[in-house]
Amino acid sequence: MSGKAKRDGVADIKMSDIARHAGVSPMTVSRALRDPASVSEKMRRKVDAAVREFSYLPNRIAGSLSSKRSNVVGLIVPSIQNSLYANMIQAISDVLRANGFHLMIANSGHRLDDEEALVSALLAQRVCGLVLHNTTHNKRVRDLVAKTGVPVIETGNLPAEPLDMVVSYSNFEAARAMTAHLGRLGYRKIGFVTLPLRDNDRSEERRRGYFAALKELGLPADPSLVLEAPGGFSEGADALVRLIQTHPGLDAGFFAGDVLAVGALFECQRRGWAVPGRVAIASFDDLDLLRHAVPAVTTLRIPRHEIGRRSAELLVNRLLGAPAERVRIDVGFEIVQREST
Amino acid sequence: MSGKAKRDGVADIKMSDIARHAGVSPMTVSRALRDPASVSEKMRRKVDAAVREFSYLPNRIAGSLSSKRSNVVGLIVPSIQNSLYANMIQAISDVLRANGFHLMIANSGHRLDDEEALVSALLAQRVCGLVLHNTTHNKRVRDLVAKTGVPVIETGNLPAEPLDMVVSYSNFEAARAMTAHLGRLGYRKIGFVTLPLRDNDRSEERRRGYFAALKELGLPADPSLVLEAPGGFSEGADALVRLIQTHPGLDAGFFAGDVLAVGALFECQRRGWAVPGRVAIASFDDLDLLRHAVPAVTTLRIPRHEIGRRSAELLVNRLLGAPAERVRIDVGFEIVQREST
DNA sequence: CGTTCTCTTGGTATCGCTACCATCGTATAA
DNA sequence: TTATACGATGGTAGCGATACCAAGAGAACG
Repeated sequence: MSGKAKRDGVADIKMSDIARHAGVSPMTVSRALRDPASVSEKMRRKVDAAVREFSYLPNRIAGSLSSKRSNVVGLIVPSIQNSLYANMIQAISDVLRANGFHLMIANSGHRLDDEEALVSALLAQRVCGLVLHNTTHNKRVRDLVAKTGVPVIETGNLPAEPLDMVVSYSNFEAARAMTAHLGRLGYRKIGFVTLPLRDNDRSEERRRGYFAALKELGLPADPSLVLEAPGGFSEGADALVRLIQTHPGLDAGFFAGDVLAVGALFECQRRGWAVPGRVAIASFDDLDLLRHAVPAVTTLRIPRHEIGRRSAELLVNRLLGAPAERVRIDVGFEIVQREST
Repeated sequence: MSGKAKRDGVADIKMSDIARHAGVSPMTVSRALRDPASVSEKMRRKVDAAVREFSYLPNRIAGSLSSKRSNVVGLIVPSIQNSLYANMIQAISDVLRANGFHLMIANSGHRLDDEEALVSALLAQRVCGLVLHNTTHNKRVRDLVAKTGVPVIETGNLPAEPLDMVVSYSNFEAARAMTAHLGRLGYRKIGFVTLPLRDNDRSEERRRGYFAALKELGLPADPSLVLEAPGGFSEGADALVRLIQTHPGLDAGFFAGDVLAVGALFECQRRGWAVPGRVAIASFDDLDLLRHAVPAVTTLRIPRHEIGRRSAELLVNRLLGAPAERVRIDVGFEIVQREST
């Protein structure tokens, strides 16, 4: 653990030095810095002058220890390398920063044990709040969260038993709605391509939604119409080709994740399959790319940015004194019908 | 600043409690946790038992204050919402984590003053190292870095006067190489679309590279062939259309940034312009998307992941005791010739 | 058998800041 | 004018760990 990350004393000025040079007490410096209104104009000037003279940077580590208060929020996402999360992270980061908080980011790689290790590590750093893009957790994670009482936001799905606060949409409802939408448009043989289901309640929910819609549409639930694929362009392309080989009558493909749909679309362009003439393509998540592709791709708009913003806002409110109550925000979703279906 | 992020004493166990329950001294607990080999088997067992019994999480804030050592690295990127940075962040995060460090991320939005505020804030948090995706800085940033002596990695460009360590490629050389490549392929009227030049040495360098190559090719340097556009699909599309309107003879477009090329490619698909028949398209940065688009897009492969990895490795080595020497790593780039040119 | 050395263990003094309470001066009320 | 209150300042004691040094227990040595 940890290295010899020594920040040696080069010009290591502390508050008492500033106090001495300003001719005031350390407490006055502390106050002048944290709550300027609480000291007199005269004192403030003296302190400010000394602070500037030495470019003094208060040591927040010491501050946090002393006040038992931290201004760092921990965030765990399954993968940083994904523009969906990036949208959310940006929003979180912006809100936190506007309120004087910082963000510590880690990625779990979709592994629950890694999530546990990261939660422990972040709690050891005494983060003042956590955002988890995941709603199924280890027992130890649940225990730690309960025991420490850190405010937590869960995101990415609407769990039955949240740890604390939740901001998300329903993967089940979203997938069901899109499948139903395809049915309404007249498609009858709808393939479903999902991200890996293992340890991923979100994928699982989406698949359930797909089947639920088929049932409502009175269409047969054929498991061979469902393919599991890691995210990626090639994987989407492969999946579509395989589906069409096994089901020549396939008239639509619903790609529930990560650029799979675009991969499939490109494959159609390469093979000269008309979209939606030969096969319709629908996607999940409103990547910019989908709107600009030719043809533009029908998709589900998930308000990722809003999820991030509201998560951070809830957290900040709680940290600023709002009562600790379980909050469950469903930000919903929206079907965006475009040219590909 | 900072909120009432009080982590109240709920089950707040400290090292001395563990020590008491284990029947050893606090120092022994500390040692057993940080360097198990330094205590006897018997002690280690007692400590481990007590630690597990109470699910004790050492307080790293206190540890950092006491040891004057931190295990958090700060990272400032222009924007989190960009898969290029995401690749790098992922790599940094992985390397750091493998070595017991954590990552604090902030985004400057390409504003130097924001960068300054963030550097100050991160240094106040006493990060043990900094990674800046930017090579032009405020005076205050330069002063702070010099004064505190934090190890710093700069990335995104190869500056003439680095703050400390640099891991990057040359934007100038990359843009020049691609322009020369287009010339070699026989294109004679090459448009250049760049990201905003303001406060962005990277864009500036790329433009210089473009002009340098034109000169070498013996082609006229026509400023009206250069367009500035914020990143984005539509912006790329617009830029191409404008270029072709003003220069009907345009035979190639070099899009030096962020999905601009793909936007242009889609526009060609919409308008039925053959690529590269009517106009060739070249891009900067090897997004996955470019490889899978139809036609696949010629581009510059910048090893973003490697940049992140090596940055983090350099930082970790330094933190683990490597001598503080200026390092300048040019990771290079590669031209990837595909169907679009 | 005493001495020296090594290996473990423990005590104590910080680390740099903030909470809390005491103090002092002055404004307000009586 | 004296009593009361309030706002501004300062002193002191931690926050929870680690650094550093001292001390005790064996092992190895002559």
